[in-house]
Formats: sequence, C-alpha cells, structure tokens
Amino acid sequence: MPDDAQRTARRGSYAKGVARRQEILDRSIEVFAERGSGRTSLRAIAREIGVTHAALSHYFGSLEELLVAVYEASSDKGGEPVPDDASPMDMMIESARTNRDVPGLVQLYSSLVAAALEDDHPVAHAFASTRFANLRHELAERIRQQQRSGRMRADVDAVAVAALVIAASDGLQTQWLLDESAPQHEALAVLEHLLQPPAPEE
Amino acid sequence: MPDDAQRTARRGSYAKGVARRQEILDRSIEVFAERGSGRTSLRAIAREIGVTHAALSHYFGSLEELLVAVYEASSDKGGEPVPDDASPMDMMIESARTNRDVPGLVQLYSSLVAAALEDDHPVAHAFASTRFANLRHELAERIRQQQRSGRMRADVDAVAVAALVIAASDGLQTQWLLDESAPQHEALAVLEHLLQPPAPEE
DNA sequence: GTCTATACTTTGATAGAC
DNA sequence: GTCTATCAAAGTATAGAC
Repeated sequence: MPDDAQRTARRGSYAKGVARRQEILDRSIEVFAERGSGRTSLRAIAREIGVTHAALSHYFGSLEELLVAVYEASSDKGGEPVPDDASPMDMMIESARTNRDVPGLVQLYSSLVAAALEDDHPVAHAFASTRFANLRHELAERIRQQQRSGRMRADVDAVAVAALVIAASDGLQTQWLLDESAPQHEALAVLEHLLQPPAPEE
Repeated sequence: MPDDAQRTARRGSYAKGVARRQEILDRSIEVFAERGSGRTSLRAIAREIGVTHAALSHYFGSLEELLVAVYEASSDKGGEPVPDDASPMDMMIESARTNRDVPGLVQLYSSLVAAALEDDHPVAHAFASTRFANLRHELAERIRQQQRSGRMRADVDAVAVAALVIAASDGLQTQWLLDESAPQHEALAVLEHLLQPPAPEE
C-alpha cells in the first residue's frame, strides 16, 4: 500500500515509520532467502540488519507476524505475473523452478505451515488456511477454463484437482529439498500427463 | 529390540533402564497424540509424565531425538500390517483415515519435516530423508506389481508415481487439517481414478 | 547405569525511559 | 517511535548421589 505512506506523510507523521518498516522487511527477505528460517531468531535477524530485537517487535508485533510478512512480501515480488490462460500445471512447474533458487523461503514456508497446524498459533493458521483456500479457488477457476477448452480431461472435479495439484507441488518440493534424487520434475510431468484429455482417436 | 533387553538383563543390567525408556516413550505417545507437539516442550512433557527434564535428556539425548523416537514408535503400532498386494492408493487412503484420529501425531510429523529442511537439524533431516526414500522405494515396488497385473496404467514411471502419491497424501492431509472443507478424500479418489488403466473397450 | 540438582545460554515478549 | 532493561521459559550440559 504505497498510497498509505504518501497520505500519512503529508499529515505530519509516521511516514518514517512506514519507510522503516519496509526497509526492515526488505533486509529480512534477503536474510531469509540466503539463511533460511532455522538459525534465524528474532534477535539474530535484528542483529543482522542493525536494529534491536525490540524494534522488530514494535513493527511486527511478534516473530510469527514478521515471518508471515516476510513470506508474503517475498512471494509477491517473486517472478513475473502469470498470464490469465496459463495452465495450472505450468504455474506450479514454474514456481518449483524459481523456488530452487531461494531454499530459505521454502524452509520459511514449510515452518509456517507446520506452525499453523499447532493449536496455539492463530497468526500462522490464518495465513496458511487462507493461502490454501485462495490458491484452491484460483486454480480451480483456471482448471475449469482448461476443461472447457478441451485442454484438460473433464471427468474430474476442478476443486479436487486444484487441491491435488497444490499438495503435489508442496510435497514434491519438500522431497526434493531433502534429497535431490527425488523425482520432483518427473512426478509433476506425470501428473500433467494424467490430466491430459484422452486422445479422441489414434 | 526385545532381545536386547533380555540379553542384557541376564548379565546384570540395565533392564530397568530399557523398560523405563519404553514407559517414557509410551506415555509420551499419549501426550503427543492428544496435545500435539506445539505446547509440548521437553520440560512440559517431563512434568506431565512425572520425571525431570534431565531424565528425558538422559534417555534420548535431545528433544529432537525424543520427537523422532515418539513418531516412529507410534507409527509402528498404528494400524494393522498391510497385505502385500494392497494397492498404494488404498494404503494412503487408509493411512489418511487413521490419521484423523490422532491429529497430534500429524502435527508432530509436520514439524519434524519442517525442521528437517533447516540446515542445522541433522537428526530430523536423517529421519525425514530416509523415511521418504524408503516410502518411495516400497511404494514403487507395489506400483510395479499393479502395473504388471494390469490394475494400474503402465505408461508412467513407478518411482515418479510413488513420489507423487506420497506428496499428495502429505499435502492433502495438511490442507484438511487446516480446513475441513478441503477435499482430501475427493482428491485422493481423483488421483486413484487417473491412475486406472484406460478402459480397453467400452 | 540411572537419575537429580543445578547452572548456563538464548529465546520471545513486555514495560517504561527518552 | 525507538531503545534499554528485565522477565519467564526454553534446550542443553555437567557433577555427583545412588
């Protein structure tokens, strides 16, 4: 929301704070992208970017909110916008490709999802469940398009396929990070092949 | 290894220690199954089962090793042994069914996998990568059987399908835990449908 | 070998000074 | 708005009683 910074700057004020928050966010993204979220405590990242840990708490409320903000900001700026008619599988394959360059962000994502499953992490839970819900909705829409235009088999439910594609992407990414011999790309290709409409004749 | 306990009991002994370790493990499984791994620190679980946190360190070395031991012990005892000719998809569907009763163990599994992705968690990394490698190998074997007997389409690579099935199971489990309206069962059914051999005639 | 007592370091959070 | 000071709780490590 760049507009917000503009508006509030005029009337006196905490424009500096907004800018500072953005600066902290940018530096944090760099740190996470290269170091992962493991050895990255609230204090460690504060030290790294030259502020006190209390400053981070001030701007982001808690460690978990900082993590969510970092992940969302970095995935917003990651990669070009996808064309409206891109196939869901191509989207996922493309995202897998760009993710290989920033393992730290994938670690961050994975730890946020794990935290979201716990009972007492409302921030992570809200982040993960809305992300999955939005992704399912968006992908299902694309899938219906593909089915209508005959580029994907039409005998399967779009939302179920969307959930399946998301699950496969996340899970294969994980397997590949743990063991580079895991057939991430091959498995995605298999799924794409399975979703192809049956050849009408041959 | 019950044999070990027997043998060493004879020669004077730490049979008591082995039994105690097992007792701690059993109690820990109960605690995790109902509470999850979130609010369950080394000290909290020690308090819960009536020992000091130092005793847990003594038997398990570190928190992470305790977590791995708890997960492995509980998944060993979870459910009947699967018949040799069970279909891979049926295995995963069955496992999804039993997992619904023990969300705490799924949380534990998820947090172990997330930790495994970090750079400085060798114990979790060893656990997760060997688990995935073994699962892929075992599932691929079953898939080849199914392909040979004509119960699964044969135009896809068995290892890639194995990785895909594992990823789908894990990812859908996660989505469902975050949001019960996620189509876990439907998506697994879709995958099963896609893997069916094409009808020879109709 | 088994286990307790204890101490050490680091964490995330907060209160209050400026 | 930002920092210093402080807090309770965490995981780990060690010494030594039994």
